Amino acid sequence: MAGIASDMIRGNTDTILLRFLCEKDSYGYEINKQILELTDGQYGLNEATLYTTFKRLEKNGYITSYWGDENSGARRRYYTVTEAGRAAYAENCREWLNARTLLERLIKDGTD
Amino acid sequence: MAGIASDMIRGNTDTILLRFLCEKDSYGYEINKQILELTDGQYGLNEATLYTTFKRLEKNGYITSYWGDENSGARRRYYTVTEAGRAAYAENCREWLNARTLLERLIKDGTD
DNA sequence: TTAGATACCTTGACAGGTAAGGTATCTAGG
DNA sequence: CCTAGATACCTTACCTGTCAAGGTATCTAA
Repeated sequence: MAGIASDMIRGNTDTILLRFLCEKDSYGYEINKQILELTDGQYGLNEATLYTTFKRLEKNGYITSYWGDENSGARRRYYTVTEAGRAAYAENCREWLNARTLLERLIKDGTD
Repeated sequence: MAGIASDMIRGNTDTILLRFLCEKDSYGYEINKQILELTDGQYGLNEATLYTTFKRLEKNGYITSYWGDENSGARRRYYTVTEAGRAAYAENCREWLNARTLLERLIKDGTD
């Protein structure tokens, strides 16, 4: 089986992370758990992908980060979406809708 | 601007080419023109992508190829989809529908 | 004290896509 | 005749995002 839908979701990981951060500040592990819940365990980000994506988003000015002040448990790095990040999220959503339309035309539907 | 939807379509190029070949034998240039028509010029495969994809499909046993016998104009390499190719197309379509559902949940809709 | 969960991070490799180059044939215009 | 443009195919070197595999550290429960 290997990577269910992984190559099809590529190019949307930024958008997915931004989506959750648009709702509230969060950290990697939590977001990934939410992704797993929303997809009934069908999809989750590889940790390496998760953290490189955060890095990329931060480098692009779409998010900022700070260390949480947990007094118990493992330390957490929280992320906050910026205004540029919200704009990028909206733009990515538009692009996704467009890509979806195009793919629907191109792929047709070969399911029986 | 650069690549509109290019990274979102990655992982679907095989499926797109198979779709056209499921309808009839065809060759690279023609398929790419059909893609451009269907998308109102919004999307077309890079030539390098086009031909490496054909190679991959042939290596995987999803298509076979033969030289057309044009008596005028540039030579054309035609491709034929195999039974395995049709099965792969159907399976890819199912995966696409699934990925689309997951993405719809994950991305929500941040368009205004 | 040990196992498991939480939580983060880095490295090296890989696959698919792309830019930029190339070849060859035919047609239309000057 | 020559040139420009369309048709049609191909290769190379590079870039990017993903992933497997490793690592660190803390807390909780058995």
